[in-house]
Amino acid sequence: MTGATAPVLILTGPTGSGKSDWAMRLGERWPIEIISVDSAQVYRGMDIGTAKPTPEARAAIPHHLLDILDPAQSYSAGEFAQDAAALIGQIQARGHVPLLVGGTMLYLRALRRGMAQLPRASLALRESISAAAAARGWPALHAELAGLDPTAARRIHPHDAQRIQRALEVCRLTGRKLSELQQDSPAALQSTAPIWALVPASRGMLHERLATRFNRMMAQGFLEEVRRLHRRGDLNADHASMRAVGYRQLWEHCSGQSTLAEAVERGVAATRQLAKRQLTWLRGESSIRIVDPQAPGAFESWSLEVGVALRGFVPLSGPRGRICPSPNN
RNA sequence: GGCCAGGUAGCUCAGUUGGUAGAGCAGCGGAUUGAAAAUCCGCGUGUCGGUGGUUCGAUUCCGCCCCUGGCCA
Repeated sequence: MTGATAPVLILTGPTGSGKSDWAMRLGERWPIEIISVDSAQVYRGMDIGTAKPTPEARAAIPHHLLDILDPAQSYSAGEFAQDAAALIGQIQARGHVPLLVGGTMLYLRALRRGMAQLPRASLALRESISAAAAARGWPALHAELAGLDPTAARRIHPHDAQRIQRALEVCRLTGRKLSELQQDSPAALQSTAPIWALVPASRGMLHERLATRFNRMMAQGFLEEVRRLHRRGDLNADHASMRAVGYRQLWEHCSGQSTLAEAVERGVAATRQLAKRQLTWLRGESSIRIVDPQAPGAFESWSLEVGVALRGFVPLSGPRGRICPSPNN
């Protein structure tokens, strides 16, 4: 079995549930490489507020898809699925274990269930659609979409600007219906990769941890990090990067729209709301193993499950040249 | 101590010419196919400070008490 291709492991969960810690601890036992599944950690210069793994962690274990974009750029679920699939192959070819870690659920779905072959976003087209919406209102554009693609229009609420815009964009770029194109969504990840989700048993305790963590970020210089981005002058509140939780609220404060105390309070609330949406997403996913990270011995039993999943995989060598233990030891 | 203004949802407040009340935010539930830490949908969760009185009926009117803020002593 020596040299057998390692299975892909996935660890997800709401923000602040401890995914990164667990991944690092697993890295002490297996030759893993981490693929970040995080739509905010892709941006350079956004370290504190995204709780990006530290340089020390990144020196100890290879991390991928961090710092790949400038905050003025934007990423997408489709690009993620492609990038992650390519990285998985490379990591396996090195004899290492790809571990996907992160809470951007759409990215995970794109990888596991596939994405349709759709055109990329067109800035020019989006601007013209936005201009039309400003003049006539989104419900009018929704009505227009209903003429082009009734199925998509039925699924999209007349107030959901973002989805109406995308659907119109795809219809105009391809001349075909978005709902038809979406029928064909080949999965990028063929294997039925085991997927674990860290879900704290107590929502209240998660909320407490999120507040504590936000305050710690503030103490670590989160505001200064946002000020630096604000001072660049080429970023604005509409950039995807500046809509990220915490960044959006501190950006508003930097623009004089709120006091610091208000910004922090709103930032903490936005973090709670993010965690809630992530939990909603997880509830709807099938074949996910839910793990309470607070339960006694939780990490150890997860580690055992990982051992089972890696049964038959014998690493050529550890990430730093050492031989990793087999799961039976 | 006196005068004034307040005490209504977790928070900030609106309101009821007397028929047990509603907004925003927070919270909860849901959707989710190239912006997803985004975007959108649904849900009001309440001894109306306490206590007596008037009344068929008081959160609303009256008395007393408690609390908060301001002004005067």
